[in-house]
Amino acid sequence: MSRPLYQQVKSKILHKIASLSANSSIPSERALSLEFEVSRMTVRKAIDELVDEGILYRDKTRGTFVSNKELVRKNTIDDEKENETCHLLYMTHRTFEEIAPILNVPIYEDIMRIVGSRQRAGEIANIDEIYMTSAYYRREVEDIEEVFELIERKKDFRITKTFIPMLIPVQFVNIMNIPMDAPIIMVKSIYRSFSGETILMRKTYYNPFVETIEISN
Amino acid sequence: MSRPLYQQVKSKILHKIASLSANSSIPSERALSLEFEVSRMTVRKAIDELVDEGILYRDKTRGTFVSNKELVRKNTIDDEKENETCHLLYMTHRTFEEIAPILNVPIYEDIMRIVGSRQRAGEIANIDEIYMTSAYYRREVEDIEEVFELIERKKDFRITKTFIPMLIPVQFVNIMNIPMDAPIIMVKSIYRSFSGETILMRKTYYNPFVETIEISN
DNA sequence: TAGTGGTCTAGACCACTGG
DNA sequence: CAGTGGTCTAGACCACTAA
Repeated sequence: MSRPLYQQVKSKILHKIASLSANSSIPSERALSLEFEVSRMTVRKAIDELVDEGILYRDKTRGTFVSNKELVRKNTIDDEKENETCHLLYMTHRTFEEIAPILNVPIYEDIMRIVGSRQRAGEIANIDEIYMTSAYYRREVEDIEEVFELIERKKDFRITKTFIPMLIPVQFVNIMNIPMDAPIIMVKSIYRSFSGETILMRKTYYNPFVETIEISN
Repeated sequence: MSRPLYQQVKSKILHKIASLSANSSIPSERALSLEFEVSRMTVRKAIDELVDEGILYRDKTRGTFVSNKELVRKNTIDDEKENETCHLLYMTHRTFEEIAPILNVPIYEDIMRIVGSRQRAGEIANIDEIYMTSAYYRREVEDIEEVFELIERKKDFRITKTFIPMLIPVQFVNIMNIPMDAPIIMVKSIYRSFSGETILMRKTYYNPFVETIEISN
């Protein structure tokens, strides 16, 4: 099968509402199912996803409406950013006693540490510190580029994020170019497969002067 | 109609898997639809939600499995907490020039400010600062209790959260009982109706020694 | 080859709302 | 009363995988 029908319907609806203003109503599910010549359940599945993304909202008895664009669901931690370039700062591998228990390996096991930065408009938006076992790296990864792709494949993992307030670590003061005692947020992410195997640990240090963490439902 | 069938099926599945260990497979959708005497689509809708909640996961060709309980989707900002008590610290109403534009009202409009704390095991987990127009308060709210209920009705609003790192505000140092220069996270939430009307603004100051913000997908 | 989840159809009845 | 979204059914075919 090619692209699922409901995905095509989703695109058609998106195209249809592109010029509509906020809170205007869209045709009913039955009308759309006639127009697109698909069953009502297929239209529903398409609309379900658009509602989930915050692009549409429903009213049980009145119909379906276009959301205000400002209200479209946001998630600046997970969304890919445009105008953003990744840079590898350095990488090394050795034992890390503090990290090993998190990755569920013995403390004498070799662990890879990869540090990179993300820049936007010439400024450092955040610094990423990635830890994974050298064994996993050798087995699953071809090169560094693939690690950066790996951490963006959000749907393939169960990712737990912990938000930790701290003062900027001294070793990052110069790189980020922000004051020494600036409070920042560090997000610690643990990537696990759905069956529970820990894949990697990641610490992201956000530059509050460049990037704001924003989430909506 | 009483409780939707798929919700009942969801409960039955939850009951069924309660004693299963992580990664054990559950019966196929077809088998469950026979067992519960409902259509396969109804079973699917139930499983869809359980997958969405992180309780189950699917493998396209192998079946559906029980997640490791540690991997169940978490969201400590949105989830109601047990063992938590709310306390009103103080409330007042007057004009707030900085807040008025956020609530989309003229700067001379009367705004309500409600400050409360949440305690867990005798310690202050966070402090909540809530701003809403006095007009809205008089029109929609009976008493303070209802405000605290309002901010927990997450599904009724489009809520945008911004995570801001800061040093703990001096006026909260004593209340929270944490050091003066402690870095903390303040979460600024804006509640809007789905049609775009701004309902309220809320600032939550998290005590990092009591409560950790944790989110998973 | 048998069984899985993913998609899709063409109907149906419900509760609720607005004119 | 007509129209809406919400739920539900009993089928169907697909791609893929494990035996």
